[in-house]
Amino acid sequence: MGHTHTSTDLKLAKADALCADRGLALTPLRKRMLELLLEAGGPVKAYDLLASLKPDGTAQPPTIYRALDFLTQAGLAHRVEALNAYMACVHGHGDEIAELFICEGCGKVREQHAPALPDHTPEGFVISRSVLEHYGRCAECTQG
Amino acid sequence: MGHTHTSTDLKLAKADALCADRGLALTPLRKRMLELLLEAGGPVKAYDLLASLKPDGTAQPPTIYRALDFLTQAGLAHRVEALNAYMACVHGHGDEIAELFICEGCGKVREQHAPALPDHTPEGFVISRSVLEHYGRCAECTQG
DNA sequence: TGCGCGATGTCATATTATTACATAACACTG
DNA sequence: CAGTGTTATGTAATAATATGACATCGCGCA
Repeated sequence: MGHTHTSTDLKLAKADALCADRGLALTPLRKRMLELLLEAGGPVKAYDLLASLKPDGTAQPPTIYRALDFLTQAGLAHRVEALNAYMACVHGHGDEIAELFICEGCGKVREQHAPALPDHTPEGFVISRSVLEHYGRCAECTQG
Repeated sequence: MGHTHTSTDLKLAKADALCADRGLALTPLRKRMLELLLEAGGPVKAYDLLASLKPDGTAQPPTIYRALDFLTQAGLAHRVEALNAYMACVHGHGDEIAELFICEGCGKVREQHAPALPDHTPEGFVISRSVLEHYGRCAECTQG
């Protein structure tokens, strides 16, 4: 063991660095939340996170919602709108936007980058945030 | 008067026709819900619809959620995921997908069609539903 | 030390949505 | 017409998701 966490640890270290760079405080709580998201490896519901955080049930909703706000603002996590769920963001988007392909069979999410400007943005419309989510079945889950 | 409703009436008639074509039952309740959405002219919250439907407060949530399910399935309405809201669909999409540009200033939504297949769909991924929502400010609301 | 400020803890409540079961409406079959 | 299946609607309860408001803590700094 130790091995199973290597990739998570790596990503946490990257997150640390990114926050340091930008003057953001990746506090123990926030880091722990990110760790939970990374370990899950996919979308997680807020209240499930809450339960993981304090299995005894003593943690309150604002605790996670605040941490999730921070992580999403910092670009370290995404909210999956149509699932009411949250997932760690592995990429670190620059000016680009996350485009999610969510398999309804296995639950796995593939994340890609989309260009910041869609093809047919209305004249004069200034985009501040985009939600791009595709639901369906991945290659493995379409067999049969 | 009479005039203000013409466009709504027209769209309701179109919806009638579309449902008839496809063997779907656009019942009075469902039609009324669509009418409310059309009159709103933009995204509406489920519980606001509920209140409009029966201002005396006697309508129960399942009433609207069922009607909204029907309308969205029939392609007569969209759910705006990141707003938890619903809006009438004016287009009638064929194989194409709705792409929404939502102004956070005035609340107006511009609906366009996007191609059914995004540029970089993962190999073998079969899309059944896409959520494409862009938040920002429309031309009018960026002045000043 | 004392103050300011961001982060967290805690309680209460708001908002959004579903489950489960009862009733009604209506078509079909015998 | 009675009986039966099917779809739509009514109704009560509750689940799931999210926010507001205020207290407290910890830490940097005047």
